[in-house]
Amino acid sequence: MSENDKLTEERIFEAATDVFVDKGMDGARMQDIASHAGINKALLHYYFRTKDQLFNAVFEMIAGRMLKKFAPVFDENLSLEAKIRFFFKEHIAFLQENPKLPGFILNEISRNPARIKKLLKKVHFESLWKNLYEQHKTELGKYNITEATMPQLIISIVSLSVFPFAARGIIEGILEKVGIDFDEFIEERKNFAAEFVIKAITR
Amino acid sequence: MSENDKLTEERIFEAATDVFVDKGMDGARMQDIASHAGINKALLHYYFRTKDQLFNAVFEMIAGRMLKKFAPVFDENLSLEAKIRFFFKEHIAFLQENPKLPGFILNEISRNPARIKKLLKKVHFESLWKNLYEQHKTELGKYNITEATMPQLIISIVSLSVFPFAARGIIEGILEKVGIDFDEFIEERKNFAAEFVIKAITR
DNA sequence: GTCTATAGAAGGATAGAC
DNA sequence: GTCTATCCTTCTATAGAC
Repeated sequence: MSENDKLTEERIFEAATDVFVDKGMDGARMQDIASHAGINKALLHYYFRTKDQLFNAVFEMIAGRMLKKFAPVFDENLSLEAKIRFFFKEHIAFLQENPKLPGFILNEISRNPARIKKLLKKVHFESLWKNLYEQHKTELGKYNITEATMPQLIISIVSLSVFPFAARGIIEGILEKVGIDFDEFIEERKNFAAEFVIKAITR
Repeated sequence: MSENDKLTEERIFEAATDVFVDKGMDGARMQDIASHAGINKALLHYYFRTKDQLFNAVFEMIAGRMLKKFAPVFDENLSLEAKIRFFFKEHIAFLQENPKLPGFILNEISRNPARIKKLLKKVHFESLWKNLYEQHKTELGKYNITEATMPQLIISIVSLSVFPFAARGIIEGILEKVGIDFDEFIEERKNFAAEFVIKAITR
């Protein structure tokens, strides 16, 4: 199926996704989106009425996709260590495919925190980490991880995976001075982060 | 010294800092900055010519302040463990005072990676972590941290400190559902993150 | 140095023909 | 459904009086 065969609405949506992710809500221009989609501004408004509605459609799709990437990993029937390795491998691989998503989502949410609330209703993080805790209670208990520190642990894990992408501009600049390629660094990170966390919580 | 006694240029600069950090370069409005400073738009242009120049002045000041917060900690004459504890205590305390800086800097750099290069020239990260490695070679060597993995380690440490602030909107939303206050969470984090890293690299 | 007024450009959104 | 033309608002930036 060629670009031209796609439904116009779909083409607009994809163009809008590209431009919004690249420039952010404030920096994006309707003309730019129209050009990317190969149509004119009027047609954007015909399909999505306002810039705000178009942005919301794009944002909900992206944030939903991002959030859904977290949960399933923890449902696998694996040991705690294997889950951690699996998470970093899978999640970083996803971010390698979508390196701009973290910065985009983080920024848009900080500019408008209300956006996240609707989305969070659908994802149940409490039960996610409550389940994780219950399943590995004995292992975790041995190493002083309690249910109360689960949020700290989960957010630490996510930090290690997401932050390098959100801070890519800075990290790339620093690594460049030492002759390390960002992509290499990320590839290494899948293992480094997993072993780092495993050592931190199981020894 | 009252607000009115301050030099106009300084008042403009402070107002611009507030507005830019809050809204970002694209979202900030010259009129908004003028109002915050208690003057009119024309005077902004008189002092800083263009929005771009005003933004650059603000950005360099902020990013410089942020970067400088990293290095000195590692110069202290302390054991490796003590340095790590000291870093998280000091750095998170700084971010508690300036919670919006991470999101602002991360976003503006990703929109314009060239901005960082000028700044990075002044800070020598390689020598920073090379020194750190040399000083604690024996301790680190015992636990499989080599000079080659120092970047992974340093960036992991920074992630654990900075990410919760950059992702505040999301984290606050999640913690809210479990009845945890963000400020409490951050206060706890000074210790949690330090012990987490220490366990990861010394056992 | 500081102000008011306004130029000039760009952006979002709509009207109306096809 | 798609286009051209255009309206209206907002924004950066400048001119010019004081």
